[in-house]
Amino acid sequence: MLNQLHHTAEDMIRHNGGRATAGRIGILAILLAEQQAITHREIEQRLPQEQQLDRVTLYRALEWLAEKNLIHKVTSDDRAWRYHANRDVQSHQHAHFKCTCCAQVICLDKLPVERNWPLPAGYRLQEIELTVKGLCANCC
Amino acid sequence: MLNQLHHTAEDMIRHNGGRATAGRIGILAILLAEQQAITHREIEQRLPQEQQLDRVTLYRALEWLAEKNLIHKVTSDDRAWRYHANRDVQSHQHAHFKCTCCAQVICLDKLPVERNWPLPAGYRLQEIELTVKGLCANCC
DNA sequence: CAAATAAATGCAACAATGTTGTGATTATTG
DNA sequence: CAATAATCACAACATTGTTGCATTTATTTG
Repeated sequence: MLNQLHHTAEDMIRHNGGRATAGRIGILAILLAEQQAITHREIEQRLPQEQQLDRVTLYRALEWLAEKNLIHKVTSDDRAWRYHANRDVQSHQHAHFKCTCCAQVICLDKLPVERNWPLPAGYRLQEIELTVKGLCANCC
Repeated sequence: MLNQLHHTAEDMIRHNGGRATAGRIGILAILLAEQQAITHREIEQRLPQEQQLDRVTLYRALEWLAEKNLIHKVTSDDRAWRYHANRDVQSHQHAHFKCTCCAQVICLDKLPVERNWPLPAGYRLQEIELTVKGLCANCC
C-alpha cells in the first residue's frame, strides 16, 4: 500500500519535470498517506531510519512540491507550517480545522468560502485562509 | 493626543487589576493609536528611545494584555504575531486582511463570519480565524 | 555503458521569533 | 515609609526556517 503510494508519488514528481529522488518520493508518499496536515517534524519522524534527510533538504523538497502544486502549506498559530498533499489539483480552498488541545490539523475541503467579500476600496483579493479552531472528537 | 491614549490605556489596565507600569501603558497606547495589527518589532520601534523595553518584557506584557482581552493576537504566515487593540470588547471576530506585498495587516471587523459550519461529528468549534490575503491599495 | 551536466543534497553557519529561570527593581498597599 | 507581590532585565536556550557552498546523484547524451 505504501509501495503503491511511492509509485503514485514518483509519477506525480516526474510529471512535473522534477528528479525522482528517494527523498522527494518518500516525503510525498508520506503526505499522500496522511489525512491530516503534518509538520516538518512529523514528516521526519515518519521517514524510515535508513533514509533520514537533512532538515534543509526536507525544507527544500517541501518548497519544491508546493511550488509544483503537489502539496500545500497550512499556516498555523504555533508558527510551524503544516503540509498536506493536493489530491485534486484545482479545488483546494485553504479551509482547515485545528484542534486547540492536540494541535491536529485536518482539511475541511467541503467548506465553501465566498470569494466576494467587501474589501476597502483599492484592495485586491488573492487568497483566503480560513482556520476553524476547536476541539476534535478525541479531545472533546 | 498620544497623551490622551496613555490615559485611556492606564484606565484599561487598572480596570483589569494590573499594575500600571510605564511599559504596559506605553505598549497599549501604541496599539490604540494604530489602525493596523503590528508586530513585536514594530511596537519596539514606536517606543520612545528613553523607554525601550527588554524583548522578554514586551512579550510578557503583550501576553498579559491579550489575557485580559485588551488586545488580540493575529496569526500570520510569516510566523510573527501581530497585535491589535480591542476597542470594543465583545465583537471581535478575527477577520483580517494581509497584503502579500508589504505585509501590512488590517482588521476587517465588518466581515461576517458564520459560526455554524458543518464540522465532522464530535468536533466542537471554538474560534474562527480568517485571513484574506491580497494587495492593499498602496501596492496594487 | 560511460561521461557530462544540471539538479539535488548535506553541512555549517546564521537569522528571526519566542520562551524559561532567576535575581533585581518597582508599583501598590497599609 | 516599609512590606510585598508583581513586574522587569538579563542570560541562556529552544524552535523554525534560510543561505552559501562544496559534494553527490539522477538523468541525458554520445
